[in-house]
Amino acid sequence: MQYDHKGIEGKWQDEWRRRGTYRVSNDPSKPKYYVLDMFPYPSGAGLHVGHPLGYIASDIVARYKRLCGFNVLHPMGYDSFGLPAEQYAIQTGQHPAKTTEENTARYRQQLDAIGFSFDWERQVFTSDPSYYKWTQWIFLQLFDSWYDAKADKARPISELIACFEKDGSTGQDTSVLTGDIEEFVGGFSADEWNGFHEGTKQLILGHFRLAYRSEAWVNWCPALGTVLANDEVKDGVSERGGHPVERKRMPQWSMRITAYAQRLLDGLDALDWSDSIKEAQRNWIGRSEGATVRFPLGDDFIEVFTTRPDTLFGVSFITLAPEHVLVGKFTTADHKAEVMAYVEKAKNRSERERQAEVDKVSGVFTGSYAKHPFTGAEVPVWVGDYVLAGYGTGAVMAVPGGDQRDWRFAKHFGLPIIAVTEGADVDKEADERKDATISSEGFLKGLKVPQAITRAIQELEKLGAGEGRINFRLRDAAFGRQRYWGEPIPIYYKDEIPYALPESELPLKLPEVDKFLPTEDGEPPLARATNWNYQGHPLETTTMPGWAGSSWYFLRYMDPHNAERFASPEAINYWQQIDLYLGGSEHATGHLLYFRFWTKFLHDRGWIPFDEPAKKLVNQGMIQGVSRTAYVYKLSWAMIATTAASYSGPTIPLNAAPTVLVPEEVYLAMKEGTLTEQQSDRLHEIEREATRLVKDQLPGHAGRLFVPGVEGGAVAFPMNVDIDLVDEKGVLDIGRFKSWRAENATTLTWDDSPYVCVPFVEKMSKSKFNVVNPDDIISKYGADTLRLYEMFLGPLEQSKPWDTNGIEGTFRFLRKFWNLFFSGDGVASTHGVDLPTVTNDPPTKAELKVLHATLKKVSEDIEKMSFNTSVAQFMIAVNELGALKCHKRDILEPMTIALAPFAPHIAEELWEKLGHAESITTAAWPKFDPQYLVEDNFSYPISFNGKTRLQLEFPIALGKEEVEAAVLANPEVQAKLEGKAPKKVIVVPKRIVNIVV
RNA sequence: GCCCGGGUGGUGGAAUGGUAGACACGAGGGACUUAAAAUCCCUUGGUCCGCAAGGGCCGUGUGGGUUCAAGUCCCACCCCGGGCACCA
Repeated sequence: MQYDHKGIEGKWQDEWRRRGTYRVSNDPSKPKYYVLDMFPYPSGAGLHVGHPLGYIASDIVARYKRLCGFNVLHPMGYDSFGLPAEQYAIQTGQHPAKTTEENTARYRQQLDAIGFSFDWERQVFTSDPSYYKWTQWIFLQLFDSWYDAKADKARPISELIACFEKDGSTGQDTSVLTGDIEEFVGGFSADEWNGFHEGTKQLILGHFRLAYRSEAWVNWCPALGTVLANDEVKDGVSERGGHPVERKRMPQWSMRITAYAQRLLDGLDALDWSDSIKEAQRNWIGRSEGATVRFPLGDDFIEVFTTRPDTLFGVSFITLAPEHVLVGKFTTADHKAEVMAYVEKAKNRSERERQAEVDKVSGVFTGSYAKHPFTGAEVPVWVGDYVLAGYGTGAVMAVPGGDQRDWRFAKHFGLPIIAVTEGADVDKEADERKDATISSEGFLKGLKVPQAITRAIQELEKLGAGEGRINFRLRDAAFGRQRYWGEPIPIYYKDEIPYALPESELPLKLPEVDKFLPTEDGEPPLARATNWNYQGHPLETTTMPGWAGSSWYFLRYMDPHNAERFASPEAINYWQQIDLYLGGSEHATGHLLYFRFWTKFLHDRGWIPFDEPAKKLVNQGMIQGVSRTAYVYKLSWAMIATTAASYSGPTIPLNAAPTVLVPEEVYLAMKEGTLTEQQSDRLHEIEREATRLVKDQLPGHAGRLFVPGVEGGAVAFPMNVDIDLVDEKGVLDIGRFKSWRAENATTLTWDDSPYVCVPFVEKMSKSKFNVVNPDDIISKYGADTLRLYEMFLGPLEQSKPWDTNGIEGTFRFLRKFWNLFFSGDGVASTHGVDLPTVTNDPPTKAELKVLHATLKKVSEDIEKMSFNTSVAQFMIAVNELGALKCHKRDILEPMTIALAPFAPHIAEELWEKLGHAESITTAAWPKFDPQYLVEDNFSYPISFNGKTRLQLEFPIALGKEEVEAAVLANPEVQAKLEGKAPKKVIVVPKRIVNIVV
């Protein structure tokens, strides 16, 4: 009987669905295990072979844990709000809900074909009102909360109001400086508070709420009509769509994640996450200790943050960010025009741009001088775009002697450079050493840096000119989006003051609009909706960002259909944290930080009993594509006579110009200008040939032709060719290449030999024509083979290129495994089932050893998530059992269970054929028994000075001395020693013998 | 510049400080077959000596070091990938 993957896989996928094999109940009688994959965004392109990598790994763990007796939650759903669907909607007029539904249907089909054990009854969509009702509800909880720095947790805003009513306020706690330049809220008494207008009260409360509206610097993208988060902007353009982005200050809903900065940092220590992710989060949070220093200027002052208050005596100027609120005030009349022009230019450049141009120093003097708090010296105030508005106070005290950026600025503008440390050569560069001794004049002179820092802070505090301060790089998260396809924010405005929509009004459903574009006057798309108001009060028109729905979805899976609560306390108490979370490392600082933030918040408010969402996190590596390059020469033979600019003769479009495929060495020679005479001759020959061809197509033209877009002196250029047009060896199918794209319709080759496209590894992407579709693999080899092969490719965490050629190995393995049950010699059948080969004979010692070695290795490897080595072990086992001609039930049955997590379909089929009525998923994981692995003898490698020379077998029971004696007595060893006495003999039992001579 | 990974055959990769290259692909040879497919067997890091059996030397990015023994540990450096960044 042949292994028929198609029949088996189709049968079991249907059967599992019919039986509800993967349905999970919240069963408190069993220990739980929660395995979660990161939420996929259902893109229109469907899955490629890289996507399921993590899902296969998590599915193996889920199935393994289930066999080990755990109640396993392994759900899947979709992060189905998002910009691509909206952009597609704008282009085509189709409702994003429709395309999203189509895309998720396609994803589902592809996922089902791989045979995952997801409980689809728990599937969630972030765009489903029954889901986003609770996203909105959480938003309202955030709006209704403030962060109590003393208790170090979020509390209901009503408790803050009670404090104000009773004791008033002394203003904001300033011991921690967050990334945003927040407006200072002064203190007030209880009487004053009670006398405030409603509007004033709400305004003040807004400074404390965890979800709040304020003026904030945002990345405004005019083309999308929306604001983007920092991590959604790449290289000054929107990550999705590639539109330009500019910095703009506008009213914006924000999340006070900065309140959690320290806890987000501290929490990392206890998490079993990869070091690189933890490190990325630490860098993102960016805690630094230092001091704020106030430099008086007239009746005001400039506050700076510095990590090096020890260098205060080296301050020779102050630089403000162009966006700094005080720039206008401190600029003197005679400098106004120049400063304003500079500010205008600088602040409209993206942050990325400003940071990228390290060499270009720019800045302008304001005309003002601040007073040095220690020396009283006049310190000039400059504006420079190397200072960022969003970090610290948006102003720096410049110490060119101790900071390279300040040094460069000082050099450029001829400002004084004061040496601050002993041994510094400030003519060459700043001295940034943190173990130096301070040398600048003043009371810090002679102190080491750390002592000087402490002393400087003491002096600042004594003078009231500053204080020790902790600064975080982390900024509050922009939460509003000027777009349609997201959760509406449940806020309405009464007299311009935001109020929470009552819970009973949730979900606030996304309204229908005529167009998915911003309105003519720049309002978000929701402003197009009719009756977009609550009891006559206008509703908020921005929507939530992508990360809102994905910040709490792991909780919804626990109780996905609950209409009364986001999830019941029983379900939450049972499932608790995610035991294993799998996903790509690109989410290191976006999703994973917000996800932790919301979890901590929900914990603070008593909704959930834990404050970290995922105990263990594993990042799967990327599966890269292997692209194929052809070197294409588009003829511009006009170049011979003329240049592009001066040519005025007939032209043909680039698309119509013949394509010449040149071999790599010719391409390189063209590029280097090292064409041999032969190659040159051949090139001219082809050019003549191509000219003839084109002239036939364009009758009436005489002489040379010019192809616009191809400059004179053109060389060939590399071009990605669809990997479908190329065979395993890289040979291009010229016929199909010609019909692949119109511009290649006329293609000439260098010679008659097959044209080989050079392979190279890069990201797998539709645009690079290197996508391998899992559906194709499955139809040829089956899902079980695909699953095994993806795991076999290499360590899960590492990136590796996909090479379909290697898949034969895992396919052969499955066939060999199958053939252990069906070798076809017609041996007695068991249980009357169609299993001609399987016998009930008692297994031999050798067979038991193979089985238990495999069980041991595979169990350990799954725990370590080392799946490539477990697949290798299965292959070894099958090869050995094949050699032993083992067809025994007592061996094959446990082997089948062990294989089931990796290749569930074939395992299920064989399990059934072995006579079991229940699914193999209900079996018990076979425990390995060390007694079968005990060896009597060990073959010792005998090495001389560490180099292995021969093998000698001794009983394991033999002691060190006995082994040594036996080794030295051996004639071969004696021969090697040539009569000399060894200096030393090292015997490591069951390992090695090393003879030092 | 900083932080995190990683450099091992033609390829993907394996290796608690203890026989480097498991397993698989590819390649070469053979068996079966009219043939092909499928399957099975053998060889396969480099190099040198030998008719052969067999043996020598080199070999895990580079250079040092620790050790009886180093892919693995330490120091310095080079290269590749990813992340962060005029972060005060």
